[in-house]
Amino acid sequence: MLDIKFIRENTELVQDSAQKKNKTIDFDRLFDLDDTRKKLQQEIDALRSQQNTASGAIAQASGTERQSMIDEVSKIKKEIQDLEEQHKPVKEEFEALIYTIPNVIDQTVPVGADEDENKVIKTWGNKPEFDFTPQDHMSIANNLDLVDIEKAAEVSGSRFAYLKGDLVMMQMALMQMTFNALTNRDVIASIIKEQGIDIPDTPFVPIIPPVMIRDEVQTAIHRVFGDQTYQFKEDGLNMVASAEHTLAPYHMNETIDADRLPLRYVGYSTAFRKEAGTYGKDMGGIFRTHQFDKIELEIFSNKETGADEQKLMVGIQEYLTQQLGIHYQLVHVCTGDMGGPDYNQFDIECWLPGQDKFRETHTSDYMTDFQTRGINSRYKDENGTHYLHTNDATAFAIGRILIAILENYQNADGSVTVPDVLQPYMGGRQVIEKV
RNA sequence: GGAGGCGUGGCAGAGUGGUUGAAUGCACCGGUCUUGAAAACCGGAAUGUCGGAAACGGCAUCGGGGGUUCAAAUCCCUCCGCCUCCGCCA
Repeated sequence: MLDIKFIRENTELVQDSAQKKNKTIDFDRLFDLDDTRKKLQQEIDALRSQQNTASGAIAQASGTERQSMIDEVSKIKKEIQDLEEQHKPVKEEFEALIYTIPNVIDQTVPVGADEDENKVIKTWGNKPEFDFTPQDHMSIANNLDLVDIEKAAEVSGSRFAYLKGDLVMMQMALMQMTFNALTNRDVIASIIKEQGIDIPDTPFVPIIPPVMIRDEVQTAIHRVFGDQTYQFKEDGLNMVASAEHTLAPYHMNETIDADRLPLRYVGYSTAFRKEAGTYGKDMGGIFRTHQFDKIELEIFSNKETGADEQKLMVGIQEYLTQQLGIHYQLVHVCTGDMGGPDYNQFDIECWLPGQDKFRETHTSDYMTDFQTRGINSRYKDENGTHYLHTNDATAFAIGRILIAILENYQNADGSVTVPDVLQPYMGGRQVIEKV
């Protein structure tokens, strides 16, 4: 959430950002609630002050005088209770409303209504040339017996899959390759250099986070997607839709010394999404499933380096995708397509020959201190205490990158060449062939 | 799943209903002493929030939430976490 003081001092900016993100906010109502909330709180505090003073005096008194003093304080107590009853709903409405206000945006963000207005800012590599008609990932996978959708549908329903055989080995290889790279200081240092930025070369700490998250925490980090989330209502728990959901609150209620920053994590977890409202969209194969595995990056930094940390994130995404040799475009996400908590967002879209299109495989979100205000994650430097800035980014959404590999590395005979960089992690295997 | 114990400031650790926002020690910051350092001695220092230009003041905070009471770190309920034992289990 944004700071109410910031909203008051920069109302136009906040309003403008919200509008560009296609959100309408009732600022008058917000300020009204804030005024009322504060006024009631001040009255309550004043009465409490009286009550505390009076109670202190009672300790010294005795006899009938004592009893009359107690009666007096009881009256104050009743007044406080009345005010608190008025205060509670005001506070609740205020908090609900302030949580709906999206983050402000970086000046460079392209303004646009929806994803069609995202801006391609870079293209890497070339479309692979085929002397045959390239197949989509499901045809390839079926032929090589790498995915079983039918059985998954029988067992679990639509939008689930069994991954099998060498595709499983390839997932593990991707994980190995990614974790090895991101825990290597030299790799981080070279990406930082490549990006032309000046931040520490701190390697990423591998993490396997929980895949369930409590209601309150999910709300606090702005990751409530309503009917997109699998919920266990009676337990107050939710399945995460990304490792980011449980990585972002990893430092909740902590104040970290600035010299420990940045804190960089690479997490691996399964993600769960209901995909409500996407009926008929991307139905074939494993492009859009209820359950998929993902390697996710999360960085906690100070305010000054937050934007550069995002450059590092994007640099890592490019590095990893380039390692696989897959043609991609880097996209600056426009206001209408970016997330509410985002200050700046970039996507990477990989070329999928089977679909003859670029499709989103990575995203990188810079949230400034929007998330950490709710979970109270702070850092302390010589100027005082501030909320941490967070960046999260996809290292690999495994399902989608497997698709990209299958489609880009397919051969005329239906086999798939294993990208060089993965071969050492697959026992030196060079080709996935029909058995 | 059953039985019991515990959760206090950066750390350790007092405190079981009334000047306790919290003793004491360590660590930390400033000063005295010293050529310098150490030691010793003196002093300072929690966080959030509201009001205030500031000085300062109010309120809240002893795992979280709720309750009893004029008054709660202290009593009660509940949730969370940690520890010990039993059971079950990958």
